[in-house]
Amino acid sequence: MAARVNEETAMKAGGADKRALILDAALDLFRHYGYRRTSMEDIARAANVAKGTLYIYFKSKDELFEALARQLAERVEANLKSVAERGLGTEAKILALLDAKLGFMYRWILSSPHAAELLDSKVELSEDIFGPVDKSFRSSVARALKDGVREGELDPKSAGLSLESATDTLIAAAYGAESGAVDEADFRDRLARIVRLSLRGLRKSA
Amino acid sequence: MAARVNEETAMKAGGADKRALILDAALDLFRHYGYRRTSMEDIARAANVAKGTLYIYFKSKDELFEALARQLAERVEANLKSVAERGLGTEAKILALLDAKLGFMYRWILSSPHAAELLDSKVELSEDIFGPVDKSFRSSVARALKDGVREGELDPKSAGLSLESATDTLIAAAYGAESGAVDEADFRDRLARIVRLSLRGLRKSA
Amino acid sequence: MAARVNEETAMKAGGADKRALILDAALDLFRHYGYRRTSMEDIARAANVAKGTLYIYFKSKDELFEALARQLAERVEANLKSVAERGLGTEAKILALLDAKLGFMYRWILSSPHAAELLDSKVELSEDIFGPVDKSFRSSVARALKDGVREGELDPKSAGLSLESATDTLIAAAYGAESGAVDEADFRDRLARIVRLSLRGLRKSA
Amino acid sequence: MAARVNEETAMKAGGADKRALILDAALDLFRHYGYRRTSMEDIARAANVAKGTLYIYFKSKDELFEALARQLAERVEANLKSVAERGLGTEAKILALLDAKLGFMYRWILSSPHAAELLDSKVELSEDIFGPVDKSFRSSVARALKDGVREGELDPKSAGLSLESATDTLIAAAYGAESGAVDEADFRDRLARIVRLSLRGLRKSA
DNA sequence: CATGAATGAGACTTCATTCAT
DNA sequence: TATGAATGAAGTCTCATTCAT
Repeated sequence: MAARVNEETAMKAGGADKRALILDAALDLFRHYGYRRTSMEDIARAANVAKGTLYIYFKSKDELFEALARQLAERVEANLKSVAERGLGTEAKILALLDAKLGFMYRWILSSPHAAELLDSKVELSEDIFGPVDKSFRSSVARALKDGVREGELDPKSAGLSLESATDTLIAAAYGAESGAVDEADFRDRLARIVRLSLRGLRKSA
Repeated sequence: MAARVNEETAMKAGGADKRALILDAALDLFRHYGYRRTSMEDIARAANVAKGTLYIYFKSKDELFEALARQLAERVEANLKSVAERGLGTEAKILALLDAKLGFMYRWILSSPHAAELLDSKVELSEDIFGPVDKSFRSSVARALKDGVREGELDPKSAGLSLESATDTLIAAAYGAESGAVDEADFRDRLARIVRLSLRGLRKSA
Repeated sequence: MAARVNEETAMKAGGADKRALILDAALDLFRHYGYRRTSMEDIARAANVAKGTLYIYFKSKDELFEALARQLAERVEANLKSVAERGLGTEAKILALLDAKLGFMYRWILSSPHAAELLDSKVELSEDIFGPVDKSFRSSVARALKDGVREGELDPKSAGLSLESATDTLIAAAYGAESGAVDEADFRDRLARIVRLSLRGLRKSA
Repeated sequence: MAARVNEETAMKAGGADKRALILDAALDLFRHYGYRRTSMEDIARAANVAKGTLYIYFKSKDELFEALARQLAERVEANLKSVAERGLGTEAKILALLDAKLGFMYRWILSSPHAAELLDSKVELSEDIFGPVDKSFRSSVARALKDGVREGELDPKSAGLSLESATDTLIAAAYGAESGAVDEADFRDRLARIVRLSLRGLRKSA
């Protein structure tokens, strides 16, 4: 009976958005085993569908991956917008922006033992998909820094950096938070410390 | 007879360190095409040996890669030692240490379009090989920071960080220099700016 | 209700002879792309029906092809009958008979770049379906030759052939008209020349 | 013992010209089952090699087929040359030329139940490979007819045909010999009769 | 040691056919 | 009847690894 209900639930879910089911299964496997070591057969099995079914929803393995990347990019974009809308102080806003992008990616991809390969798999592809997100991300951070300067809190010049340069340096440093993080909490700690240190470096000198 | 001499010459030139020849060819190909897209056939051709010969020097493709990693680790280790021996000021020494590790890796691996995959290929493996190097690298940086504190130049406490924590944060931030670097010069610029900014953040507050 | 009416209209228009629609679409695709390169999906799309619908009218792809062949055979049979009924001279009648069979097939199949594969697809099948047609075709040609002999126009004996043998030889030679024809006009020219030459060869020697 | 010898023989043969072994096996299978119904696995099994071995000698299934076609074309070309060198009378020479091309192809390909598909498989390809052969074949036949005219034996004009046209018609008619032939002897009979009839049609009228 | 032909598991993809709706 | 999502067998091709010479 319960089984019957479950079956029906599965059926309803499977019929409607089997696509999402496949993407979930694929992300999971890609994260655990990497792109190339995950076969379409594996994905099909994990998603409880036949191999051929994958090709109804995605033209090829590459396109499946692309769809995954696109999904990720969309969520990051949404996160960034939501952060921008909240009224936050300079450091808090910058931290939130960095977390909106890096933290999200960390949770989805980077925490995987095969993150590197995933990101590497299709560099050109990633450029297309993540390029726009990166652009809007960078301009959000730049705006936040500018606000900090306007409010007299920050002064890149005294550190010998232009606003542009300061933005890039801050973002670059933040990327480092992923380097040796063991879990998400660790990642957040690292990110927070890097931001604190960097912003401290950007403060007006006495 | 003449043939015999030629053979011996060949042996001395290529036979003795054919291993090195193979490693060179492999690194080159891995950097250009990635681990999985480089076949043993490719490596053999590039090293001017037969496919079977590769298996005389390396038990498998994975072991060949491991040997490459080990070679890299040894050179980084040597670099670090040489930096420690030079008498440098705090910021200069820290920058030199970071460059000794990150810069060297950048030149060898990260500048490749397939860096990610290379590093990913064998994470566990990397742990074994790069773990010791990382440890000595970290302690070198920590010592340099400690020196800076002793000389009154730096004060992690005023940034709310312990010496340990400051070391980790600095290193993490430095890793970010690789994130979007387009070439080695760009990488060095990024690294220098990150270090400057971070050390500025670690200065004694007025 | 209105929907109901529409449905019925659709049924009258497409439902009644959806079978014919499918056959038309299939022949078109087979001619252009060949049997194996035409998928059931392609046929369904071209016929504006769902894939499953094909299997309501035809048990399998092979049976669909068989139905096509049967249709073709019926039309050839009809053509032959109509030629026999017309009162034509020997050469004209023979040419008309050959055109009724070969010309018709040329227009339908052989002019396709994938004729060979189509004819090959089911040789055994073709035997069943085209066997009777071939038989009646051959006897029509034989009768025409016989008439020519009776009228003193032809004399297979002087060419060293029996009537039977002459019939077979003539038909075989005519088949050659298809060999390198580039279009229907070319085919007809070839056929006419072959017939003229062959009948000339069957004339009474002086 | 005998087995042992056979094995060694096989080994010697296999090492030297496994390529030929594969081609033989492939031709055999293609003739019996057609191009598309013959899998690379089938060919490998028939040639007693592993699947991968096929790809050492041929880049793809298509290239394997192309090699087969090329081999065939070469042999036909050689046959034509050998016929031209023999001093034969008009009819005998023409028959020999037609047999050198059509007969040879018949033995190799056309006698197969899947001849049509084989020839169809790669029409463009065949054009490249058989085009030159066809050209030299046609010019040989044309020359033979011309000789017949010079010797006063033939007179295409009286049949309303130019030499060119007569050549094409003769060749086309000859192609028809393949149409319903059941075996090689039958094919030769048909060809002989078609040639006799056609040449009779080209004779000088009294 | 060196060679390179041979192997065969395994990857991606297609498509005729089925079946619940 | 009609639909079209789902199936899964089968096909082509790659490549790390072995082994007889």
